Amino acid sequence: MPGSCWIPGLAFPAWACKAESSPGSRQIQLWHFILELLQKEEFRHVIAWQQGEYGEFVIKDPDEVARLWGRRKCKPQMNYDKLSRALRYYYNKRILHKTKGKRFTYRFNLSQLVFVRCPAPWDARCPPWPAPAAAPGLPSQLLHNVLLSRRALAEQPTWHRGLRAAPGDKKVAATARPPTPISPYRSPHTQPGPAGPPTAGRARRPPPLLPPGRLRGRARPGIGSGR
DNA sequence: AGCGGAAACG
DNA sequence: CGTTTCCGCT
Repeated sequence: MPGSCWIPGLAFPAWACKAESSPGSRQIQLWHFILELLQKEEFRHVIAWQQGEYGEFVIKDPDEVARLWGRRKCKPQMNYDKLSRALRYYYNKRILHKTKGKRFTYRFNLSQLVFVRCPAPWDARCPPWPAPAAAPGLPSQLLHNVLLSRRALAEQPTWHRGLRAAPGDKKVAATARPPTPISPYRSPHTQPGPAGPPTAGRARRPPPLLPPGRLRGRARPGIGSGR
């Protein structure tokens, strides 16, 4: 897939598809691994995409997934309890979400993965942006690309770091996460949505990297003055 | 089942 | 840093 690697309806510029694996030595990350399993059919009985939702998957055999993960990481003592803790750490990082009510069901935050920094060559030929309807059943290729875009994700240290608490600061930011407006177009029925303006957040969303047609309805009012 | 603090680890 | 380990709470 050299050259272009995007799917009709989804914008996946080639630049987001470069960083193959890790630069040599970096260890595998859990979400990376999960995506990997999700991609292979031989693990269909163990973990699989959940039809209907975008990026939603079910761990059909938690013990097995844990075992697999433990094997990869050389942690024979791994189990679902521990693995799920690691998964939970992804909530704040906005990589993953729990699908409430559905057992062993999580959801990748595709919007963040997709909406990575958008350099320059955005021209008119690039239609708006991937509407959720444009992702029918989540083709595995899509996820593959998403996987490769991890580098682009990592290229946002600025705002990401802004979420963290200062060294001396007692872990306030780590816990009290701001409203967290995740995807601009989440399924209405899936997310309760923060009704009121809860605790004032001082989080900054990734800068306006969206192409001409802006999707974001509203920018956050000047909340936190920032660090 | 699921959550999240806390400490430890490489 | 990204977990791993452990655990009390719901």
